[in-house]
Amino acid sequence: MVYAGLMTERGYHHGNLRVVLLQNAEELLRTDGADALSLREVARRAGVSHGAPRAHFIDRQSLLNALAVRGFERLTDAVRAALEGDAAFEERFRLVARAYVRFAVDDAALMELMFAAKTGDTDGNVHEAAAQLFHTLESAIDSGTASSSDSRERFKLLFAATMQGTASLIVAQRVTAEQGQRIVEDAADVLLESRLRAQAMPDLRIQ
Amino acid sequence: MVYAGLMTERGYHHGNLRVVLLQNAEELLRTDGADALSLREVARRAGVSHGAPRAHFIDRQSLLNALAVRGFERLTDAVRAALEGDAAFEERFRLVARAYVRFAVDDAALMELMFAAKTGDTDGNVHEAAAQLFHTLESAIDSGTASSSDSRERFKLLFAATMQGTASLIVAQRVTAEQGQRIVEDAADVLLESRLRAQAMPDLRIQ
DNA sequence: ACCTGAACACCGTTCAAGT
DNA sequence: ACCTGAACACCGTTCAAGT
Repeated sequence: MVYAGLMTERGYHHGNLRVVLLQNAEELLRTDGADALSLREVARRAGVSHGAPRAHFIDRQSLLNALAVRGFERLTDAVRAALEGDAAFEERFRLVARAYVRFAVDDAALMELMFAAKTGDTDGNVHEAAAQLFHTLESAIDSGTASSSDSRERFKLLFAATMQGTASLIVAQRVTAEQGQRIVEDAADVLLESRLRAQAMPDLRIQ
Repeated sequence: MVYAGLMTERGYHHGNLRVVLLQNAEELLRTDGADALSLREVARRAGVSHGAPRAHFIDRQSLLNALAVRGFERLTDAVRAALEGDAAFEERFRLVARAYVRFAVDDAALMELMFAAKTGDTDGNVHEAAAQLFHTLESAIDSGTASSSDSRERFKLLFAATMQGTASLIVAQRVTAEQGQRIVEDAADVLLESRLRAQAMPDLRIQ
């Protein structure tokens, strides 16, 4: 049913196998976690032999990297969606923060994969997808007029770190979901009222 | 029958194997990463058969959990060390923040293991070791006089999240070490100057 | 009590062979 | 160009047997 449109009568995927593999891998990641995500199981679910994925992913890490890229793209989209509309800066800022943390909660295993240490070195695509996310976060801050690009960069990084940490604590189940929600709001408060924020966006009056 | 012969002649560990396995595992984790950490390799390095670890760790996850517990204990010690001495609150706060992030940088793979999503449910020991860390962080904040325990709890969680996020970005190599250092300082500034901090510790004058 | 070593199922990876 | 299936090395886990 999943592959209905992708298959021909012979059951071959004709170039769509890559997409099918990724979908199955994402599903497997969500339901059973990263440890259960084996190339052979993904191939099995796609109805192909265990050697078939090799034409699309040279090894397991390559598949994981592709998943991370998709994750960053989806998170970037979620942040972008939060930025749409004509809400004031402060409100948009909070919407972005909530979207970020919500993504981490809904897709904990994927989020963990995206920020796993090893993906960094190997694959340039992962790095670029992550850069895209950071760039979008930056545009969430670029609503005021020009200012020191240094303090703006620092504010952006601190914002990312704070959201990332909140997400991490929730994902690692070190805090409850309710506590997580409150951390997001407190974090937004603290960041918005900070001197660093005022320095980065001097034209914006908060509160 | 006596087992004296086993203990003396042939290099048996007679009760120390558990410790030796943990040391080898920690070393392996640091040098080659979590993926390379197999029970069989750890056993090999300890000079025992691949079945030997079973007497001390029921499965691989159990060994990983034990590593996480040791990691939390070491991080707790590092935080405690930063709290010693008679520095003023603000300075101690910064020392703790730096110690936290330094630990994450020096032992990235271990840090990742400690905050991995899966360890949460399974092992109560990991949860308790993490709670000990949080408790120590709390005592870093308990220097002022009494106040709303609610705002103090919130400040503590936000502090933990911020440090955790900074560490996460560095470990995931999404920022450079220099950027990481600056995020820590900015984070400390922002937290210390925040109204939430003032609410949690009303008797403290910062700046 | 602690450890050995065979056994089993599962994996990642490689590669010649098929279509 | 894309996929199959055998082959190989490595693993986690189990367990009867040894000391």
